[in-house]
Amino acid sequence: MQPADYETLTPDQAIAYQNELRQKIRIEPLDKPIRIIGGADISFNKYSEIVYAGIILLKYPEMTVISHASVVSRTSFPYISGLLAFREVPALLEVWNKLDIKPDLLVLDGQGIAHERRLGIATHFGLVTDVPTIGSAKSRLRGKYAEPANEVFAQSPMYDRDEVIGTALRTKRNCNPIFISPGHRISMEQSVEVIKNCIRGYRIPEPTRHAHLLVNKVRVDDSGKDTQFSLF
DNA sequence: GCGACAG
DNA sequence: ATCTTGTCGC
Repeated sequence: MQPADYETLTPDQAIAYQNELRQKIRIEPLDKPIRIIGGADISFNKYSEIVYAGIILLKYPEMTVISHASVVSRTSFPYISGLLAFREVPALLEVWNKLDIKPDLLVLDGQGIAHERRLGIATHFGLVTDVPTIGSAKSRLRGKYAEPANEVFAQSPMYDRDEVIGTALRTKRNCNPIFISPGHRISMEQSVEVIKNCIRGYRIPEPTRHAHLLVNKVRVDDSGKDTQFSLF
């Protein structure tokens, strides 16, 4: 199955594919140090099949932006909770292939293994590219957890039955926690450690925060390209 | 049956 | 996610 063919899948087939991919997930320590970390995100206009995907590259742990890439693509796969990867991975893969340099690790906006079948978008993308990934979500999809104390970096494990699938991490005082989970080829502990090193005063870690700003700018610029002519 | 439900 | 201004709180 190729990402380019995802749009031909029915929800049931997508779920069957996730159960297949599930066997290949590797939650283990990183095999090399991180020099460059990437952040990926997608943006789109409501009701449109056009999607703007982007990836930002930053030096780690300095968090200084090195470069970025973006692409305008399209998808017909709808947003279905639990099947987000089938809608966003194809476009993200296009940007990934445009990258002149590949990061040592990629942070995605969404879950890693904190998913009903352990196949959040970060895990899915990591498996497809064979690159270490971390899922950093703004809200919970799966797992029970105790509210972390109102202190920066207070954390609390997320449980699915008796299994720890993620960590609720408070990255800023008086702000809701974010939900971290390893995607592929990294451990739970390292995932949290890396994200903590990516916090610079905002609730969202730098990789994903910059990626979000990037794709939004690309979308707004592209959406207004028709109007610019009438201005002359 | 009812509530939950990444982006 | 996106649509959108002001506004309450630290």
